[in-house]
Amino acid sequence: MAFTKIIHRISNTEYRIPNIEYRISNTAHRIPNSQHQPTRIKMAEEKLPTRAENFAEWYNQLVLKSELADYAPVKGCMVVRPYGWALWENITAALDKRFKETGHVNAAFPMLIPMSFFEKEKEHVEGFAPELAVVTHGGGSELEEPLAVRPTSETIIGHMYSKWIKSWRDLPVLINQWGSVLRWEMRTKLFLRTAEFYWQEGHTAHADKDEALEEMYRMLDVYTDFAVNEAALPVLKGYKSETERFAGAQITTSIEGMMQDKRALQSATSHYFGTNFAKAFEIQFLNKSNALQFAETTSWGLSTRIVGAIVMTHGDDQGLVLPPRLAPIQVVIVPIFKNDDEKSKVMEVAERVFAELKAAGMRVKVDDRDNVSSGFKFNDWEMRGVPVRLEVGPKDVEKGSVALARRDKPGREGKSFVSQAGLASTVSGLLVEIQDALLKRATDFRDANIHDPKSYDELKKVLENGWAFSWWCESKECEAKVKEDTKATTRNIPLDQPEGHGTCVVCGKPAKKKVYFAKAY
RNA sequence: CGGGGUGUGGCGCAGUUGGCAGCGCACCGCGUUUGGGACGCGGGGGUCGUGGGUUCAAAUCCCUCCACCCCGACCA
Repeated sequence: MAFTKIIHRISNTEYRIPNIEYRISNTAHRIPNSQHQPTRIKMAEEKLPTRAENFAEWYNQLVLKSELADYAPVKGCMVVRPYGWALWENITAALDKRFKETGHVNAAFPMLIPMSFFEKEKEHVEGFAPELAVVTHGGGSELEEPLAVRPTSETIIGHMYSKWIKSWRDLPVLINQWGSVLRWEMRTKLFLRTAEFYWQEGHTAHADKDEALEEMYRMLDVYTDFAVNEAALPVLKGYKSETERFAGAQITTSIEGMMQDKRALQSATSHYFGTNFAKAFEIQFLNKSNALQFAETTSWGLSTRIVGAIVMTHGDDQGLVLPPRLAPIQVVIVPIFKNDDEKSKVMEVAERVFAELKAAGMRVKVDDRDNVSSGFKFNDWEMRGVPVRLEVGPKDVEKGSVALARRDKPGREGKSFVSQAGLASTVSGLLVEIQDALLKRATDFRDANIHDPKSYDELKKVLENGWAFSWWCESKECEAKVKEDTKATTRNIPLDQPEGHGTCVVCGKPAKKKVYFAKAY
């Protein structure tokens, strides 16, 4: 990228900032006595490639055109745009509520970590060394000790916990942090893998193993509950294999989702560290018997990657399809008119409907742009995944009706005409229906694409276009062979296993556990 | 780091005997439009990735460097 081009890009960005007026109606459709301009939204142009044509390109263009995110001038970094951030805020709100309900508190730890901290836990340093970004200079001179930009915070938090934890009375410590981390990545993709990403990382310390394990499972359940009930993502929870485990963990659990291209996406993780980090950072306390003891620690995280999961699970060839519970805008009202006379009548109804839905707690927006046609607006809001579109035209004013279009069923099938009377309950009912329909559709798709191959040859065939749920002897050799032959990896081993045992689909030896194999992001 | 490719207005591109740098979209203004991606007229915007060379003359020919994209080894 030439220097002049960068300048252009930067200055263009600056130029457009005042023009981007993204607002959700929770803040109000019109703010009286404020000097804000009429709502202006950058238009989503052109059509997307279809998912069948080119899934990767469909995803890239969709994320850009729906204005979830844009590329930053630094390779591998993304800018989360207001619409994408509004979605993320709804995600964080739903999770944060659950964290608080399970007894956690939020705090903030520094972004810069002394390099020496990473060397204290052997596996941790081996796992993260290749992805570290390191600060070597500050204030114009070279630093005595280089500082790593955090790729995750186990080390710095371990250091602080050793200062804070002295007695069994100090435990448990249940802290969560919302922030971003940086991992140097070779190949990046918006939301799914960027150098810097936003996330939440919980770090807890406990007096004994059972309590720490309970915490790990509890948070995995929190993620599952969030994914299923808020994001409508039918995730599968289980244990990671030794090779797929977090660097430094004794047990790693995850939730895994199936995208529409049938690749797996790890959507959140929850780890049990035993006393690994406690020993590395000397997190010790006096127990009730006055004996010095190492604490048991856990960590668990969910990142902006979940936005990618939502896009790739629910999106269609028209654009995003957002689950109503997380959608920044749940209902968009499109007024339709030919002249000023019609406009005033239509707008009166539109504003009244807006107020009713808003009062009923829905996130609503009136699209009163007058420089684009209504047909354009339909496509535009479909691109952005708004669950319900409500059209108000002159005919509706006469008949006391509105047109309702549900995003999960494009075209005529999803469109109906309903009375203005009782509209708030009609629409809120429809939002619930859409939420349920998205979960059901994704669950059916997932179940239809998980297979149970009877032989290794069949396994290889199945993994070309789906997942396998197979008996596995848990050896690294068999896992590596599958990866070598098919590029698929073990995703996780379900917590709840079927009865009995079988034979490993790879080597034929006795196997106690069934595992999901899939190609993963 | 290996293999392949591309650099020309914001985006996508055209530009061969070397001779005034163009088109579509987007953007700005005015008017007509608006129930599934409207149209007309008028505008603004580019040291052709960088540095050098050849030439009366370079986006175009030669060399240097740089950046980005795609494919392989690491990863929430």
